[in-house]
Amino acid sequence: MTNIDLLDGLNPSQKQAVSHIDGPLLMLAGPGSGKTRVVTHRVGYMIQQGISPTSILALTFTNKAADEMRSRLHRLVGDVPVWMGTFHGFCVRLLRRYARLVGLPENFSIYDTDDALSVLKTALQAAQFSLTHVSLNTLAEKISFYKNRLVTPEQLQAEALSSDEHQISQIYPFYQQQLLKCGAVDFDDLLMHTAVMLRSSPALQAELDERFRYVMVDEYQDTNLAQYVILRHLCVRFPNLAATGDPDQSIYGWRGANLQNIAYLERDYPTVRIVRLEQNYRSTPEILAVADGLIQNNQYRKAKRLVPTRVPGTPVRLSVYATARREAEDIAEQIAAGVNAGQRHLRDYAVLYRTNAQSRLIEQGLQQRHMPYQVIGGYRFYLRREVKDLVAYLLLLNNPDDNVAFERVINTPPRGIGKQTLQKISQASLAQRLSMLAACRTMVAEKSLDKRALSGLTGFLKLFDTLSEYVHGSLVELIRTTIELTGYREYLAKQNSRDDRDADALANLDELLAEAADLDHSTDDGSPLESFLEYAALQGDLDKMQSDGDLVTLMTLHAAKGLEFPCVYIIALEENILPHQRSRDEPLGLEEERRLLFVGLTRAQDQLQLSYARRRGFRGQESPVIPSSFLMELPRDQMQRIDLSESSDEYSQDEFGVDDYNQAAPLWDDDPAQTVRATHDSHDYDTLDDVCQVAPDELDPHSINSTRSLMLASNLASTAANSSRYSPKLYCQGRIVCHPTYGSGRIIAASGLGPKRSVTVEFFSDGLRHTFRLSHVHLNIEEES
DNA sequence: ACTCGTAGCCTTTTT
DNA sequence: GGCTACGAGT
Repeated sequence: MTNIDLLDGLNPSQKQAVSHIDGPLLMLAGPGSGKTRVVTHRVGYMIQQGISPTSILALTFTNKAADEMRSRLHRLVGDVPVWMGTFHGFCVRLLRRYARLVGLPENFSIYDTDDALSVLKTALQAAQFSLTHVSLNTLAEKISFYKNRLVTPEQLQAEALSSDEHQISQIYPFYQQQLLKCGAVDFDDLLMHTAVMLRSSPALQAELDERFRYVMVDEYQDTNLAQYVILRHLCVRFPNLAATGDPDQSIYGWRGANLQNIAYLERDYPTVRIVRLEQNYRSTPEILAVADGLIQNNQYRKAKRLVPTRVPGTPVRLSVYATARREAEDIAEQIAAGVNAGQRHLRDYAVLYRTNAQSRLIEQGLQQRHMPYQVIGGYRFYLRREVKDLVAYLLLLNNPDDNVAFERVINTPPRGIGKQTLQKISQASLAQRLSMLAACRTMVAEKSLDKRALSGLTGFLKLFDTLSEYVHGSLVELIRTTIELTGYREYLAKQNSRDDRDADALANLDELLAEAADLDHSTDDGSPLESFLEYAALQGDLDKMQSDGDLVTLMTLHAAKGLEFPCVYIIALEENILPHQRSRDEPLGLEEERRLLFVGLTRAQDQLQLSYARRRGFRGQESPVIPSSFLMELPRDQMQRIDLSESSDEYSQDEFGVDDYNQAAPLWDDDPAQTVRATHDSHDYDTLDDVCQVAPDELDPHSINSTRSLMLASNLASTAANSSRYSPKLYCQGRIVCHPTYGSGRIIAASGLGPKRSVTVEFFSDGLRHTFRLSHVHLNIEEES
């Protein structure tokens, strides 16, 4: 690496940023400005200059960003021991070592949002707080808000001024106390405890300041006050703080992200060098013009340029559809056409939306055409019930004070311990100031319970003690033993025999074991159990995204930040969706929504389509929509508008008032002959199977495990679906099927995957519709004449 | 104590 | 439209 000139091939501002090593630095990096390149080159350059890699700390917002940075740096200069990770991960490591400074045990548990909610519930009881005027979620959000602002329970109690603050101050201390009792932290605590620790312990602050002489932060615009305080304390004697950010891409205000942090940086580090990266290497000028036109509408914004460097391409398109279903179908068809024409791969395409729920229709559209895809985000693996149950056993083994884990596992699988017994345990634990597990032990010793509960508890304690012996061994061994001794597999089978997520749940257990095996083998420092628990708590599905497979990518606009794709679709540009309804409550909400769309627009390299539907279903009810007000802010004269909604009824509203853009415009791809293929006849897509390398129908379900690491859970589902008698290919819209009692009919709707797949059939005999789960009813396919 | 049914919430976005 | 949490019934 010593001979590479890391300044080579950079533009002047990039060079400035890379070669600025000592002293504070703020990089205002627009989208597609080669920011990651600059950051990695900078680290490489620092190492070349003789700076020790272990004195460099690079913090990111997501695991995905950290991984990306790590692999780019690896390619550039090989393996170097630079600390790269998320804020939360960094805080966990610090807190594990210095936990006692903030009154935590070293083996503290990390609670996700669900766990935190159940802690809040117990806290409400302890505080005798009645939930008449606020919802649990609202309370949780408000507590989170204060934590992000570094307001401790004590401070809030002392300073509560408004009635709102007063209300929270009645519950927040109880919540925090409950967490401490469990030896647990929530996500916000990771930051808050660390910040408080650094602030109150000058010795530790000085030590870490010295240890991490060079600190870098990515996505600085998304940091909150707690994060700023952490950074500030790491950069006092050695103020070598390099922050990268783009105020126009700040989209986490709802999580306490504070754009003010940029101002704080300038205030606290007056000598800060500010470098602007404005050249855009990603997108065509057409795309940038639209993005720029939009973001200009933000009032609270520092003027910033988007300077195109690419040659002109195709215009940005705005498509209008009659319904959301048509929108999904047309997008799937367009992608199919692009792939069929040999111009594109499936991996070149991304469909972006505002809320996770909106992936469903797109998924259906792609499924009907047998096109593989990956959905990023949504339900996370570690949030699935069976996974959480097992992780709870591990949490309790690691931290016997963890009452949330205790309550989760004490009667899972059922062992005769019900509400009554649980209440007694809880009372005893409260009275004797013991953890619930410890309280159990005394109760069993005193035999102060009825026979059934007593035998159940005795069994549980014995189980726990047996499992405890495995804690320091291999993870796989521990998890496998837990599954065996609890009879969890049998429990699942019994649970699901009538429900039918059987296969899914069992597959998840295997997935869990596989992940454990990975961790067993990559034995880094510390106990494998704790690394696993940390991994389970802080790893999102986002990180599993694969960029090497050939798949269409579906994700939210938030998840798309930092990524780029040749072809991007942004759907549902409709009022109350984008901008989202709830953004109206916040005074700056609309501006953040606009930035969110800006992020989406600037993901596209070559082609970009925005769309809305005149009618869209919401909670089962389809109704007319109002086009997004953002559409009116775009430079329409430079865009191509295509109206594919055949009839405009009196409900439909046009985003431009008058329908004068309604000319029949050509589609994206230059060769019109190619686009003609995108018809509604689904038989055309059978040829796609070769192109897309869909798993064949007869795929052996057992082979799924071997390719496990390459596939997302969602993908597993669709592969499994193809492999079974629930194949979406067989049971799709339009098929004629025969039901044992109702006779013949046509499938008019289908949804779900695998054993969950259900179809709605309209029967020829009486015209009535019935919905079936394919796992319950066998429907014979009839050939159409 | 466990099972089944349904009412009500939900859906912003993530560590 | 789907999940979940709670309540009534066994």
